[in-house]
Amino acid sequence: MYVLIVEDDLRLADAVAQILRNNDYQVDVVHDGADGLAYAETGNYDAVVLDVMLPKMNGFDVVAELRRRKVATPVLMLTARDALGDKVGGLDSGADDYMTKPFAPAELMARLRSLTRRQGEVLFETAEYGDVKLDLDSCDLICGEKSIHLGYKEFSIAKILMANPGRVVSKETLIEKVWGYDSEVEDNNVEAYISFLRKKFDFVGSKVKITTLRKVGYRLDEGE
Amino acid sequence: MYVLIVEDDLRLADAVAQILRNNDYQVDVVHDGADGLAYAETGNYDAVVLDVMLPKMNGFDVVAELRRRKVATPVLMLTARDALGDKVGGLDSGADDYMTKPFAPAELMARLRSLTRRQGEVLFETAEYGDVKLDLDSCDLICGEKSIHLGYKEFSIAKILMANPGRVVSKETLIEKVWGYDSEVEDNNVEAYISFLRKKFDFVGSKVKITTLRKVGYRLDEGE
DNA sequence: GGGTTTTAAGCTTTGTTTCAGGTTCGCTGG
DNA sequence: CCAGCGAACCTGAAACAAAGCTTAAAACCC
Repeated sequence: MYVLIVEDDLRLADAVAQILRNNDYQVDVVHDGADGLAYAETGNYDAVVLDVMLPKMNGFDVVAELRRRKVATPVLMLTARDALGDKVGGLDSGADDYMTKPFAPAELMARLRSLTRRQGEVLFETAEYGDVKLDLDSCDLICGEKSIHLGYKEFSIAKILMANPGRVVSKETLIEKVWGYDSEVEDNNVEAYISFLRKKFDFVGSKVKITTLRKVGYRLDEGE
Repeated sequence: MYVLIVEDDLRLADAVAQILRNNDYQVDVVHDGADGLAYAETGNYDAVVLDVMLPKMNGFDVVAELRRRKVATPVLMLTARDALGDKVGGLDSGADDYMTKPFAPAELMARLRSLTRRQGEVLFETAEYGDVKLDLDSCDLICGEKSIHLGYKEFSIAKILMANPGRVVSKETLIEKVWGYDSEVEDNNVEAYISFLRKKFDFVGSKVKITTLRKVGYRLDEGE
């Protein structure tokens, strides 16, 4: 697997490269938009990690130009946390996914994996993490041959966890997103659902675990 | 930190105010756009949380007018769930970030933090000192390959020490910041935690030491 | 009536506090 | 200068408190 990193912040570029190398990717790094375009254009990469703010040519323009030249390599866009407009712009200009800085290594890997696998698949039909899939139409949890139906609440929680791969999601977040911000639901309710979910993850034989971080929240982890 | 909340839904306004107060912000609340503009215009706030739908003057107009009058206070816009147009409108009119209702307290805090934080501060959500890192999401203490989970109190203390690299932090400061200014906690409690922490620093094989300054406090030191 | 959601209760695990005995440090008076 | 003393500090064990887990049963909702 070959990945191109286009990032002018040397420290970050290095960090990202390191993460990828640790996961058996081959990595090339360049530091400005013009170089990024030139390298990516070769089509030799399985994915490109592309910062938005770059010297010489910004990320949007790089993707746009790539697409204009019929290079279909998947692009993962990096953007500053609070640059909301970037999301729209990024996806419009032809990026395949986007991620806000800061991010967890696990998230980077999850997204890259999904990018390099997804090629041509329909976006958003299923959510994936590790060895499990979530069928967003039928609300089924799938792992290999086995699958099991999830109730609506179970499903919502699973979806939120999977939308935050490798990140901690607080009980509060779950309550507010699943029940609404003015609901009277108790924490114990969430705990009950987490318990249900763990049982079902287990049932389908998944290695994915929901780990608890006391006083903080829950996080999905691939069991090695 | 001073924050102005402009929100006509009294219940929500209250909820938001409460969240912020719990996080050591000073909060003022007003309930319509005209007041919002008048208060924000003073420039006395570090951030403004601004609803879109407001009596007398809507949120967009408030921001636009603020910016026209050269008030640069960061504005976090609140908007109903899928009013997509709001997003564009909000950012166009000069808001710095926007968030859909409902939202989690944690999300509100994260966004506010990112708005009020100076540019160029830590990219990853970690604190670092010497050879150790502190994952601020998962409360893990990391050194090289090894990592260990910290309890909430341990974590808070570690964070404070690392926020004051090479400086002495008194027990009183620690008690006040970790347990609250009116707590009845004894010094020995802090000592116990310092002991726990030293053990964990040791466990991950860090060279960083917590040195004691008798009658004064504690300080982090990189072991040569 | 069957599946889903909520509630409640007892239980397990983990984090927190307290306590007691031991150690170190710095001061003081001989 | 140094022995001895007390205050400050360290740390392990135990008691305690809180957070989370699980399960069963009740309530809910087509």
